[in-house]
Amino acid sequence: MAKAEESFFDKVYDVVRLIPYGRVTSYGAIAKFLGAARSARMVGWAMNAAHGHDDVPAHRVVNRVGLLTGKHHFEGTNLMQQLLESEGIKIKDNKIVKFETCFWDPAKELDF
DNA sequence: TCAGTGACTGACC
DNA sequence: GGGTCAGCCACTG
Repeated sequence: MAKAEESFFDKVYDVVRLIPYGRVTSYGAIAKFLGAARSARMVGWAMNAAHGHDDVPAHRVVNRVGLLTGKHHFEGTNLMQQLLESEGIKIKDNKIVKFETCFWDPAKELDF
């Protein structure tokens, strides 16, 4: 039902939806943006629940080194990689090429 | 209620 | 320079 405050998960989804095309971010960046940098695991856990949200591009969320740690949770073996490559992001050895260039920091881009 | 798990990160050795 | 350990919070059994 309608809640006055959004849950931690909903906040994560909101940030993930704000990720622009061809960009990626890290769990820690989202966690830090939400004020819970030490709860990066919660972001990953939220992504697990994000499967029920088609509007949440969870494939744009990777770990701090640009490694597709969550690809194993996607259907298929390289669905996550294909989705990223479809956006112009190159993947090599399950890792994002030029991750620093494609990296999108919500706390920075949103100038919070 | 307690304990285990998890798509991470930072610090320590 | 690379591997290991602990912390963090939420959900499930």
